[in-house]
Amino acid sequence: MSNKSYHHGNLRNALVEKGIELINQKGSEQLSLRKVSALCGVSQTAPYSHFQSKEDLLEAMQEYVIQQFMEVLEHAINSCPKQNDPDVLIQMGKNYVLFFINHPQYFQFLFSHTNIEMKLSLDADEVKNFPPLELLKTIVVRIYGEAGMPNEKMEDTIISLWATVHGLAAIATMKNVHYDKDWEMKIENIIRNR
Amino acid sequence: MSNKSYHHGNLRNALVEKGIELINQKGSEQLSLRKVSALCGVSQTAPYSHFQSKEDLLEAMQEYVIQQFMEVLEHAINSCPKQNDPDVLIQMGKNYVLFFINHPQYFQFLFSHTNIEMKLSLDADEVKNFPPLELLKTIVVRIYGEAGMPNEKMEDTIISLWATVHGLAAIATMKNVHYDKDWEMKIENIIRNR
DNA sequence: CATTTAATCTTTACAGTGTCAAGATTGGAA
DNA sequence: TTCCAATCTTGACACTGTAAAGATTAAATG
Repeated sequence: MSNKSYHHGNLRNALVEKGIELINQKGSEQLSLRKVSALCGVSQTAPYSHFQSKEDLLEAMQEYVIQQFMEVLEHAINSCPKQNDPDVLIQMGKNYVLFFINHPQYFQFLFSHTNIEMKLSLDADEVKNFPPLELLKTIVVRIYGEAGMPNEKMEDTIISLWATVHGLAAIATMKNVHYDKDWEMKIENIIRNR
Repeated sequence: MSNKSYHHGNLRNALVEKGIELINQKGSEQLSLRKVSALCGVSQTAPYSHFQSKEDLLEAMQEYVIQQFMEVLEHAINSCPKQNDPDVLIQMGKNYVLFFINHPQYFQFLFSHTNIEMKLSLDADEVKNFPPLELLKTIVVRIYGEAGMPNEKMEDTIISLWATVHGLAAIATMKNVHYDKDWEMKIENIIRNR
């Protein structure tokens, strides 16, 4: 609690937040345990009381970022007047891409060290999954499942949409990408005409 | 030339090739200058006679991989009976994804450290570009340009196709992705119905 | 052929990294 | 009040990229 005590009091959260700050500023390659420790005013090995490795801290940071990501996606969904309209998917996809355009460092960070289990098929939830993908599956089933679309076709829809927006995010966050038109409308058109 | 001489004789190429071997086996995060040097039977700092930094070696390795990549793409194109048929794009896209499925470590390696300049718009070639994207642009112009499609629509086609196949490659090369169906046909369907 | 030169490689060294082992501090339970 | 378990520090180790200085040798020069 106090500023100069031996015990930090909230180190676990501080490490996660300062780590994310560092990534936003310098990129994920510049992140080191010792830098994050220094930012928290704590010794090099202090993180090992809360995380058993650097990888472990990175996973906690990823969960934090994914939570922000999920809020953006859910906000896009909830802003749609009709919840079972295909336009929900468009808005969701648009915000998928915009999230990474607004936080360019997050894309590399999330999808390079990630060990998150991914199960593309709709059945079999025994695997701990990537929450945004889970959400996408839910929405697709909500929109097309009740309309009688067969599972296999829904799976294709999921992968197709996911691949498009994920690819757009990858391209948009590449270093030195020059694209001078207004992205937002362009993205929407591409997703819509997918 | 000789095996035990002070001078290696072909160190530059050896570093590139052993480095790529290392990436294929252990992944790009496990690559270090010292390991590559050891694999070439040479001291830690020997690479600095041929590359001015680790990043510089990585760029040379990337060029090497991109060359292999280009051969796969060009082979797909040349295998098509009609060169101005839209099916050329489908085959090219399919091989784009399959290349990274066959070399899972290459995706992270190529697109995480890369500093390659990317210019999405069709005009203005003043920027040194990403060769596969250049090729895609050429093919799209060949197929649709002569048919009178406006530039802006061609650009949308390029980004849309690129995003789809790039996203598919990203997803397919994620760790722990479980997808038990036959990818090859699925990929083709998704690209075709894009 | 002899000699110089420039390219190539080695040795040594240093700061930065993740992480282990041992010990210091301290808040809260007994 | 005492004790303990959680938390943090100090010190050390192997590994990393790379700078500086010197050794070796292929190739150019005379």
